Amino acid sequence: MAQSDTKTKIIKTAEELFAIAGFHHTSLRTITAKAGVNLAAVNYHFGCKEALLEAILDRHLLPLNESRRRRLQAVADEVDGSGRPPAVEEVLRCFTEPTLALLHGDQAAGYFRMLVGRSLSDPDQTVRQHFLGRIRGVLEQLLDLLCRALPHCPRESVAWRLHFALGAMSHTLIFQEQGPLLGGLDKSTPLDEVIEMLTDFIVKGLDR
Amino acid sequence: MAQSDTKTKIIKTAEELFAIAGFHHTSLRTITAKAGVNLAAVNYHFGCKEALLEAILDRHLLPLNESRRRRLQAVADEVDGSGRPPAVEEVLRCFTEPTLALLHGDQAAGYFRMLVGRSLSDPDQTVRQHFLGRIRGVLEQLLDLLCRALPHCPRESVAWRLHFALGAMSHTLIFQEQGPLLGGLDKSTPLDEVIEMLTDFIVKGLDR
DNA sequence: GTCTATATGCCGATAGAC
DNA sequence: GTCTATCGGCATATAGAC
Repeated sequence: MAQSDTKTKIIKTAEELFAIAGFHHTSLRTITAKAGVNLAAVNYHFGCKEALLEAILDRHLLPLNESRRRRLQAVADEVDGSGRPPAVEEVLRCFTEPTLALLHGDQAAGYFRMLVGRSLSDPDQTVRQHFLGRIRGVLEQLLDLLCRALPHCPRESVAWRLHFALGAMSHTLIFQEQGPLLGGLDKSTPLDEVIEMLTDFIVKGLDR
Repeated sequence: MAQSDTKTKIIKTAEELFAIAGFHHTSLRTITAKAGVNLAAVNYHFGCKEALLEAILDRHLLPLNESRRRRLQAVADEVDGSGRPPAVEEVLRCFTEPTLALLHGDQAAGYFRMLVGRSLSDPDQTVRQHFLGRIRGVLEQLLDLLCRALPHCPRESVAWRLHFALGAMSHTLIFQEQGPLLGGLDKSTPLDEVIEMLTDFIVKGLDR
């Protein structure tokens, strides 16, 4: 199919460029040139630049969030049954591990992970909204379950800690495929190990 | 002085707009219109848009980093004298508390703090470089001292934890004067309290 | 020093031939 | 479905009058 081929090439190329340089800093001309398709093809297949971003976000974020939602629900059900609060780490992994699964599923998923980190802190509100609108539900679900893991801790405090944790995650995703900030950092550390260290860091911060 | 007045108005206005909407998403036309000065004044006083950003960064970052550097050095000297490793929290506060002092010194400093957070994760590499080039030295100094506070922990691990911590800080600064991500978050929480919670979160993550 | 007017270029989006 | 050509807009930067 010639249509799907062009459409896919545009999506994959845009995913990479948006992730590296950001949405506004990447022009349709750059995307189509690199993808080897015609400039007008973007508007033909997607309507406008913003709709292209939405298509990219949907492609991975919908299944990712569905997976997160299922795992969070499973833990919630378990808690309802046993009456015992879950461990913070168990709850957190419901959210983070599906991202890791994404790593092994698709070769180019690294760019998407960068894009996720970027979207969360994008200077443009519109870009943030497109992303947040697709993830807010899961975040609330995560917060609810974290509160049950920390029953002695006021919801307000848990929310702030989760806020800090999201910052650490976002930052890590952004700089994973890119130059590190600090001299001592080994860029070649496998993502699995980085996420283990990150999880450890966050669990310690969330707990107690 | 008519010159300084115009120059200052441009800097203050640009600081606010860059912080809220990002460097590339803010045009010189928007800045000069809001500042009530002529469009050409920017190029007259600063040369180009990028030099304006550098002037803004320098204005607060130079004294801020000097203050951080002095405090870090004081702790390092103390450790050299006593031979006892410093506490992680003590080291961290050398870095964060000068930012807090900045809060009380200047009315419009809130925008600068947002800009700091934004600069660290800006999609454009040039913007990041301008910022990182001004802070890299202090970060290395901070990392060195953290390693002395965690003598049993390999430098590589400390560096990663500091990396995560910077993400949490950056994220917090960005969203402080802006809508929060989570429903449960109270936007009106005073910055002092937020920073205390953030410090607590980070110290727990860095420690052990 | 400050203004108006403009040079020059890239952007997203579209019209219309094939 | 894919192309070329182009529109209209906004960007940075500057030239030159006052």
